[in-house]
Amino acid sequence: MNDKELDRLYQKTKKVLWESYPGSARSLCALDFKSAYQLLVATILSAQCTDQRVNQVTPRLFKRFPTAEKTAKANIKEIEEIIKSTGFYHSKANNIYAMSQAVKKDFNGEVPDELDKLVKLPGVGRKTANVVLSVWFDKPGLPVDTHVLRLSKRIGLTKSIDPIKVELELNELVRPKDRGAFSIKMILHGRKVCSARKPDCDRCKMNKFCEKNGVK
DNA sequence: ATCCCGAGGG
DNA sequence: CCCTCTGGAT
Repeated sequence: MNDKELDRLYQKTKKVLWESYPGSARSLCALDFKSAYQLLVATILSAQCTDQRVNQVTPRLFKRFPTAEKTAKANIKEIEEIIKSTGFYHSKANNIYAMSQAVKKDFNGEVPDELDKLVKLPGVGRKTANVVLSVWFDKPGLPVDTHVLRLSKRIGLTKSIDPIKVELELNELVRPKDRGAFSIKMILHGRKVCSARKPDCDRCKMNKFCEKNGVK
């Protein structure tokens, strides 16, 4: 497929996504948060976990540790206990603690709004950094998670497996201002229709042009 | 058994 | 590239 065909495929995909899931990246984000810091923590917690479960533990977590400064003085065991049900709780607790200390020390307690600074924080990878950039700061950022990866491959927007490569390839197709919204709309479609185990191709509005239609 | 808005390390 | 970390839902 050449660049022109690929762009046409993207435009069709985009049309379905924007019609099916109207709204901004911010309005479509299901995580509960009141600050960049809280969004950062909620996104760290969302690894291999549903947003619903994250929202179940964050009220207690943010009441006890609302800011980087407060968390930097936390007892890691207490964080672990609160977030346990989100899974990977030991490493997540360590990361949230270390990240908070770094934010306090290196950024004066304020979560940075640049990708290269965000990814240097402990426990913050490209996906998490792009979520914070696009959802909180309204800056170009295209989070590539398991859903974006799976759908991009199925639809035919990429052949790569490496999420960073996929992110860079998608950046060529998606205009900067649409990147965050594109990602969250793909995620919603991945959850509701194009699920990992049993994709509902019959009900999918992309089934006319999706490369993997009917393949699974 | 397989998947959920991953990151870090080997 | 691979592996590990973890609990909950289906």
